[in-house]
Formats: sequence, structure tokens, C-alpha cells
Amino acid sequence: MTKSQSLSKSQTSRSRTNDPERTMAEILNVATQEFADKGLAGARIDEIADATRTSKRMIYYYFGSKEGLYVAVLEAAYARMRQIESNLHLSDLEPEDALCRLVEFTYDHHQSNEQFIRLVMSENVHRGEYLAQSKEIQKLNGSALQTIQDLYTRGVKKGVFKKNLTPLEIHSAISALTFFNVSNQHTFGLIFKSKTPQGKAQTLKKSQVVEMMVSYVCAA
Amino acid sequence: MTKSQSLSKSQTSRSRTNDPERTMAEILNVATQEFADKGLAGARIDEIADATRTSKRMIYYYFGSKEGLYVAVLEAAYARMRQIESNLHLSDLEPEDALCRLVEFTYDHHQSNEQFIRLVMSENVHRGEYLAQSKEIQKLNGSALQTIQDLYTRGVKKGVFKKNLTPLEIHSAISALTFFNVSNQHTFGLIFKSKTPQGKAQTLKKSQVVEMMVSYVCAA
DNA sequence: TTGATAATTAACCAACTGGTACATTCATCA
DNA sequence: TGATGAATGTACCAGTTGGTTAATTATCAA
Repeated sequence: MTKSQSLSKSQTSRSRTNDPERTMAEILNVATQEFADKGLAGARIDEIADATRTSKRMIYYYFGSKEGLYVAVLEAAYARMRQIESNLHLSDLEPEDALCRLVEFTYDHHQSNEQFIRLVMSENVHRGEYLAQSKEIQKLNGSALQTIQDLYTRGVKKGVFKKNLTPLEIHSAISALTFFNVSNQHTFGLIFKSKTPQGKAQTLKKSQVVEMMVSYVCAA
Repeated sequence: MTKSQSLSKSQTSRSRTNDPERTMAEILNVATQEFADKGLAGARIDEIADATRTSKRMIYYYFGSKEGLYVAVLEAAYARMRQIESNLHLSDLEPEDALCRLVEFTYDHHQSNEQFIRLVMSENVHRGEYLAQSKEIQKLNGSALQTIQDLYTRGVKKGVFKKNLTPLEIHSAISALTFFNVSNQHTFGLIFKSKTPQGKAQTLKKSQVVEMMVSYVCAA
């Protein structure tokens, strides 16, 4: 049914449907895939267009240029990320548990969002020059740190966390330990091939990352 | 003097000097710079050639293709890396001190070799497909792990290190904590701009990374 | 000296690629 | 209903780019 429907749409009935939102969304989706896969320079506008139900013309109509599309993709990816992150409810938990929860979540999240990680890698290869063009980005800086700030303050007050750590340091450590295992899995897998189990080739298990963070943040 | 000499070489005397080694080395140097800067897809063979005292033809004469040159650059970069790493003398030190030394060295090393890090990032964007083409790479897998293996075994025997860790896990943790701070400095710097000190924008200080690794590896 | 091979130069090319001109159709509102 | 602007499709283009052809010069062993 869906097939005959789509067939009739594209073949028999020559009528065109104007649906700017769907068009934009589809371009953005396909472009996200393509840019994550091949980076900005490696991506091809023609291939993005071909994977879409619309034409290349539309990409330029809505996004102006290849770079414009790339920036839009970055913005959307970061926004999605922030959205998901904000759905954690850590304030209900004791600080130690909240920390574990946060680390585990971040680990899983990075593990299952390779696409996002690849975009971030690409953008770092470009020294962040495109992300810098986004005005939206500035807004989302605080939220992740605020979460950690709250959690950390509670832990220190309770006497279970070390003093003199900054939220940024904690966030950096968590990110580093969870990001690297995904971002560098390929070169790592090659160099230590015989040593790594197959699959996604993560060399640090979740429990180990949690353990490291706990022993880093908790008071001795 | 050097100037007039080089001038006479390139202008008055039309004689050509055949120096295959220098030609290859120069191409490799320039290409390393270009690929680290812009990645494989972003790099331009013409720009590499123009930055060289030889011509584009020579690149194809010696390296066959853009990809061939890229693989050669990767190989050389990893070889250099291995060379430097092998110059650490950790067996003279007590295991705890050797661990600290190794972490500090790796931290500094990553911090001051952004070019290498960018190449590795690029290659991971390509899912390691070019590094996989290198036969040399297989050989250098063991050395880094062997160093850690020795150090770790001594520490366990001495009773100062936890049991049941693998050298690969230790290596991964060190790499993650030191690599990420360089590789992701740009996006991190943008998102947490107001929070980071300027400069190289490393968010984890060396002492913190050492502390994390020590508390991870040392027995409680 | 010479002849064969390695190294090098310069001009050239076909395919790719981001981007555009222009015509056309849809949606909306007076 | 008709006209106006937004949305879309088609065909096309000019600059770029990896790669090559063919001719030239250095090098060195015999």
C-alpha cells in the first residue's frame, strides 16, 4: 500500500507537493549522515542531493552553501545532544550514585552515538571554525556544567567528594575517557589488533571508567 | 651567502641536481604538514607540490597517488612516534615512579605533537582504512604495551599495584586522558569558552592526569 | 666515452564539484 | 479567481583537482 502510494506519487501523478519543513529536515538528515561519514571536505553535495527526495537546488535554497549546510548539521547535532543530556534526573540521587549514573550514561551515550562523535572529530580537524559560526552554540555551554556543579557541591557538602575540583575538570575527565574509546577505536584496533576483542573494540570497559571517576572525585 | 648560493643554483646555473632522498624527504615533510592541517580529502596535491622545491610529477613518481602519499605520511608519523617512545628508560625507576614518568611523558608528548594527533584523528575519520594498508604498522604494536607490561608486573610483584589490570587498559586510559585534551581542544574551547583559561586550552592539568592514573593503578 | 636507467620538468587533460540561471508549479490571500 | 511570492525541478557552467604524457637531463657502470 505504501509502495503503490509512493509510486503513484512519483510516477503517475505529476503533482508536486510543497513541504518546506519536510524538505529541510530530510536534507539535514541526509547531510548529517554524509558529513559524519566523510567530513566536510570529503562530503559531496551531489551525493547528499541524490539521497534526498529533492534536488541540489533545494540545498542551496535553504542552506546557501556547503559550509552553511555543515554548520546547520553541527548545530542540530549539538542541540539533539543537549536535549538528551537534559533528560537525566540526577538531583534525586545521592551524589555518589549521581556521579556513577552520569558516567555510565555518558559512556553509553558516546558508545551509541558514533555519528555525533565523528562530527565532533571532523570539526576539531577544522579547529572549530564552523562551530564558531553558530550563534546557538554559545547558549548550551552552561547546562552540562551546571548539572555537574550541583552534583559536586552536594557531594562536597556531604563530605564524600574531594574539595578543589572544578566542574569543567570533572566533565573533561568523563568526556576524555568515554569519547576516546569511540573516536580512536579504528587506529587503536589496528595497532593492538591481536590484543583487543572484536566488536566495537572499546578497550576501556564501562565499569573501569566509572571506577576511575569515582576514585578521582571521591574523598580518600 | 646561503642566499646567493641558492639563488645561483635556481637562477643562473640551469643545472639540475638529482637528489632522490632529499626530494622524497621534502615531499614527505610538506605532505605531513598539509595532511595534518586539512585531512586527506581537504589536502591538495598541487599545494603540496608548490610548497616543495620539486614538482607534482615527483609526488606521483615516488608515491603513486594521493592515497599512497597519505599512507606514507601516516607510516612515517607513527614510526617517529615509536622512535621517541622507545627512548624512555623506565626500568631504572621504581614502578610507581615509572608510571608517573610515563604518564607525564605521554601528556607532554601529546601536548607538543598536535600534528601527529591531527593525523590520527583524520585517520579515524577514515575508519583506519589507510593505516590498515601499511604493513609496517603491524610491527610496532607490541613495544608500547611491553613497556607497560614490564612496569606493571614489577608493581604488582612489589605489592603497590592493583592486580587484574591489563597493559592495554592502562595504555588506553593514559592515551584517552592525554589525547582528548589536545584533539578536542577546539570544540571544548568554544562550548566552555568563558570557563577555560586561554592558551592551549587544556582542561585537565598534567598533575591531575597523573593523579588519576596513580589512583587507578595503585593498590588501595 | 657511451649507453642505459633513474630523476626531473613542463604542459596538458578529463572528470568532478560547488554553485547558478531560468523556467515552472504550488500555496495563499485578497 | 487570479495574482503574488515561496518552493521546486532541470539543465548547465566554470573552476578545481588528481593524474598523465612526453620530452629532457643527470648519473654511473661498463
